[in-house]
Amino acid sequence: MQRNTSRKRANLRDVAAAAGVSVATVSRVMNAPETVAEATRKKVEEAMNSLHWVPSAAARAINTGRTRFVGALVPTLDNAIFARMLASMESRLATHRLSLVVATTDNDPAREAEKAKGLVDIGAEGLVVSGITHAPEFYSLIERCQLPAVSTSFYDPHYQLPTIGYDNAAAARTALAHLTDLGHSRIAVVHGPSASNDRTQARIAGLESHSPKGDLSFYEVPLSIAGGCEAGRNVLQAKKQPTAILCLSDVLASGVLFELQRQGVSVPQEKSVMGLDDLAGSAHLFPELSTVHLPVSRMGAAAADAIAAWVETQKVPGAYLLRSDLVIRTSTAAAASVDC
Amino acid sequence: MQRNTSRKRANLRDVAAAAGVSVATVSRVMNAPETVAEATRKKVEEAMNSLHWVPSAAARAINTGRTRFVGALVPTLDNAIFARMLASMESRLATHRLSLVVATTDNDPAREAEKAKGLVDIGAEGLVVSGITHAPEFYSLIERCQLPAVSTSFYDPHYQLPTIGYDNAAAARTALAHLTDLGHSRIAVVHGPSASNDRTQARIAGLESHSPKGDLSFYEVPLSIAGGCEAGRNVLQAKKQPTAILCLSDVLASGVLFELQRQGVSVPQEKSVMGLDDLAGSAHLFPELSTVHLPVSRMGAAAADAIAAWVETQKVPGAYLLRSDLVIRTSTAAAASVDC
DNA sequence: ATGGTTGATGAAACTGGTTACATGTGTCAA
DNA sequence: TTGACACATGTAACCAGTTTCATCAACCAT
Repeated sequence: MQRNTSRKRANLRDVAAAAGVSVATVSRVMNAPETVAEATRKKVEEAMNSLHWVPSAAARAINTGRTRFVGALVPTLDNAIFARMLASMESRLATHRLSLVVATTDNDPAREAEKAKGLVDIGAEGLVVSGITHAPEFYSLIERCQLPAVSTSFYDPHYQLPTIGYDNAAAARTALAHLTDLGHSRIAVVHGPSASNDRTQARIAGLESHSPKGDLSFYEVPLSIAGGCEAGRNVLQAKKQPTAILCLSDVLASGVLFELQRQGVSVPQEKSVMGLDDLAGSAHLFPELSTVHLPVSRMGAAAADAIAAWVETQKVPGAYLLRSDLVIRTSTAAAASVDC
Repeated sequence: MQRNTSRKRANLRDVAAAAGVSVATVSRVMNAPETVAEATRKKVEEAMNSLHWVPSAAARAINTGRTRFVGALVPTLDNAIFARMLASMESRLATHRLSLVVATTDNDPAREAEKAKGLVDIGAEGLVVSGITHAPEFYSLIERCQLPAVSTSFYDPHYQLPTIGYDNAAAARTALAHLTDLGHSRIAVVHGPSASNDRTQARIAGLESHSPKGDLSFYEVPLSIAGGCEAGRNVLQAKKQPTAILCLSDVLASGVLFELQRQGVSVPQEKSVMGLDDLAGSAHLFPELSTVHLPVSRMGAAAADAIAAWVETQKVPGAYLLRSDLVIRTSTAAAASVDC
C-alpha cells in the first residue's frame, strides 16, 4: 500500500513535493502559466495529474475574497414567469463567470430572510430578490454584511435597493385601458393573494387609482390555474355579469379561459378575457390570450448585469425601468352589443 | 476618523481583541455556545455586533471541508417539468441544510461538462444531472474529483451513476397502450429533438420495440408549444390521416391541441391526443389532456435525498425507480367509427 | 491537606491556497 | 570586468476561520 492511495485528497504541497518545486510555482502554473518555464510547467502538470489534484474552491475564495456565485430569491419556481427570469439570469451571469444559487420563499418574508441568511452563510456575493416587501431581518442582514442586493419585478427609483423591473401599476392600467377602449365598463378583476405580494398590490392599486366610471369587482383566488378556474366560476355566479374579465396574471387567465370554455361561455363574443404577464403558453391558449407583456427575460439579464457589476466594481447600480407592452390577441373584443 | 470605520471587514481576531478574549473563545461562541460562560458569551456577542462581524464562509469551508451546496444541471428552465423538479429538489435540500446551484445545459453535453467544471470550481459538493448522455470530460471530472453525482429523469440500475428516475420506454408504451386499447391503430408520434436527448430516444425506442400491428409515423419538431403547433400542421397534411396523436411531451401536446382547435379539428371526436409528462397546466387544456404522469416532484425530492446522503455519509446511494401512471382525461376517446 | 475531576479559557498548529519579497542565474551593454 | 536588468524560482507571511492540547481555577471526596 502506497501513501498515495490514502483517501486523503492531495493538496498544493503534495503536488509541489511530487514535482520537486515550491508551492509558489505550482500556484503560478495555475494562475500565470506564462511566467513558468516550459519544462517546469510540464513537470508540475504531470504531478497534478498523477495525484488527481483538484484545487480547493474554499482555499482560493479565502484569498481572493471571491466565491463567484450570487443568490436569487424567488417566490416559487412553479410559475413560469420566475423560471423564465431565472433562466435568463443564469445564462447572463455565466457570461460574468458567476453562478446562480436559487432559493424559493413562497412569498413569505420570514422564509425569505431565513433563506437569505443561508445564502450568505455559504458565501453568496450578492442577492437578487423579488419585490420590495421584505422582513426587517432581511434588511439588517444586507446592511450588516454590506451585501450587494437588487430587487426585481418592481420599479421604484426611491426604494432603498436598486430596483430592476417594470411599473406594475402602469401595466395593470394598460390592460384595463385596452378593455375600456373596447367599450367594456363592467369588469371583473381576478388576482392572486395580495397580502405580502407587493406586485399584486401595486397592480390593484394601479387599477383603483385610475378607475374609470365603470365599476370594477375584485376576485381574490390562489395564484394557480385551479385558482383561475375557481375565479371563473365565481364570476359567472355574480348577479351583475361583467363583460370582461381582467386577470392580473396569465396563470389565472388560463384557468378562467378553461372554466369559461367548460361552461360554454364563448370568448371573446360573450366575455373578453385579458391577462397580464405574457407567458410562453399564452399565445397558444384558446382563444389566444390578450395580455400585457412583461419583459422578464430582459429583466433577468438586466438584474444579472446589475448584480455582477456591483460585486465586481463595488459600484451600486441605478434603478432600471423596463417597458411593458400591450399584446392584443383574440381573447378580447368590443363589448357585446347586449350592453348597448 | 476611527479605525473601525475603515472599509475593511472585521475578522475573528478583531472580535477577539474587542471582547478581550482569545480567537478560540469567539469560535466557540459560534459553534458550541454552551461551553462558554454566560458572561463571556455576552461580551463576545456584543463585540460581534458592534464590529458588524459576519463569519467568512470560505474560511469555514476550508476547515470543515464542507461548502453546503450542490449543483444541478438541467437542459432548460423554460420547460415546467424541470422547473418543478428543481422546486422540489430545492426545498428538500433545504431540509438537509444544503443549497442548490442551478446551471442550464441546453441539452449540449459539451456545455454541460463546462458548467459542471464551473460548479466544481466554486465548490459544489455534489452534482445532479439529467439523463445518461454526457461528455467524456464530464465523466473524467467526476472521477477525478471523486464527486458525488446522481442522474435523474432516467432509470437504469446498471448505469455508472446512481439513477433516480422513471422508465421512459415504459411510460411511452403506457401511453401507446392506452391509445391502442381505445382501438387506434394509425398513430402519429410527435417528439422533440432526439439527438443528445436520451429521454426522448428511450421513449421512441420503447415505442418501436413494442410497436403493435398498427403503423406509427414519427414527427420531430422543436420542443416547444410552437413546435407542437408545427407538428399539428404537419400531421394534418399527411396522406394517411392518423386517428390519434401521441406526443412524447405535454408541451408538444399543448401545441398540437392548439393547432387542431385552430383548424377546427375536434378532439377527441376526430382525433385523440395524448401527452406524456403531466404538467400542472395539462389538466386545464381544452380538452383536458390525457397523459402519463411523471412524478417529477417526488423525483426531485428523491434526488435531493440521495445526493444529500452521499455528501453527508460518503455512501453511494442505489438507483431508484419511480412509477409513472396513466392519467386518462378527455382528449382521448375510442377510435372514430369512420375507421370501422 | 491532597488528589481527582470538571469547566472555562488560551496558545498555537492547522486547513489549502495566494502573493510580496528575496534569491540566484544568465544576458547584455558600458 | 562589472553593473543593470530580466527571468525563473523559492521562502515565508497571510487569509479567517477550527481544533487540539495545555493551563488554571474551582470544587469535591478522601
